Amino acid sequence: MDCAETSCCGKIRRVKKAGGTIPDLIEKELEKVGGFGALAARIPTEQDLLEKSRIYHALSDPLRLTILHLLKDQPLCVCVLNRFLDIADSKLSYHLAILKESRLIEGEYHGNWIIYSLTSQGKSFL
Amino acid sequence: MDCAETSCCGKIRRVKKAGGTIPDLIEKELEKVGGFGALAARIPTEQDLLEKSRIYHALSDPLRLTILHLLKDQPLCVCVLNRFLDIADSKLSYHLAILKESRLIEGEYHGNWIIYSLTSQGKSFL
DNA sequence: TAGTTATTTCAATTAAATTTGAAATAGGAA
DNA sequence: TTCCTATTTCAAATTTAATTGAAATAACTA
Repeated sequence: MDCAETSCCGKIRRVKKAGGTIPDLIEKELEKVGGFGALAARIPTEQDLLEKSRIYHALSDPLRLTILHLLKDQPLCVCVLNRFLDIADSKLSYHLAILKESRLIEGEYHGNWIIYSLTSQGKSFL
Repeated sequence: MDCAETSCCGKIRRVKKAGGTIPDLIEKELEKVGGFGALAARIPTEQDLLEKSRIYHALSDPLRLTILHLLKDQPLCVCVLNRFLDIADSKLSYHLAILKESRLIEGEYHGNWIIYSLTSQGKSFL
């Protein structure tokens, strides 16, 4: 960068930049790792960010985390989950749907029941 | 369990239980891993669940994930983050606060600027 | 077929998170 | 001190997520 004033001893000085000022210390560290361009290149794609934030959102609720822990070692029907959670059926169903949509669990009918289990992705988060 | 009707060949049959029925298949798998008691013991404490869901909530937004990626290899001032994100100052500040409260990043004044960096916890999530 | 149980879906409500713009604060420079 | 810049804080408006209870669906049994 051509407009940086050098400063000794790591003391912070101002450096004029288009659109504002940047502390000298940061300017230097930034150059070391390849400058603004390299920084920009580290940002994942929009799709990637959306997919990851979706998974983290699914994990961001105590009830949903509890469900994942209950499914850790074996699949379970909704009816068994229900005994541990003591919430309305529709509420449980809502949370199961969120976990399913983000592909942390999957469910399959067996006779009258739907039996949920962790996906490999789900396992990787526990 | 004393009220389970055995069923051959993995075919699903009903089993009467207090509070409803449980498919035979699940009943068996449950016993293998130690029954209801063992399952209950796998649920983390409430505090643990709250702390984890808080961290996942912080991670559950594309903008906040972008910030973490930008901080991956070096600390940055708010002013540099701002150039990448093109959002209102107060909005950036709000998201930084969420990351800070969940201890994924930390900030420190250096002269006029606040310089944010990943905490070790923050690093462990990238 | 009709009846029963397990689970989901729907629409309405409530609650929580995010955005916005204005005002406040922190720190340094003149 | 006064001014300037960087950043945060606040309250109001908006958006999104979660809860609720009733009704619908899926799969079985008699």
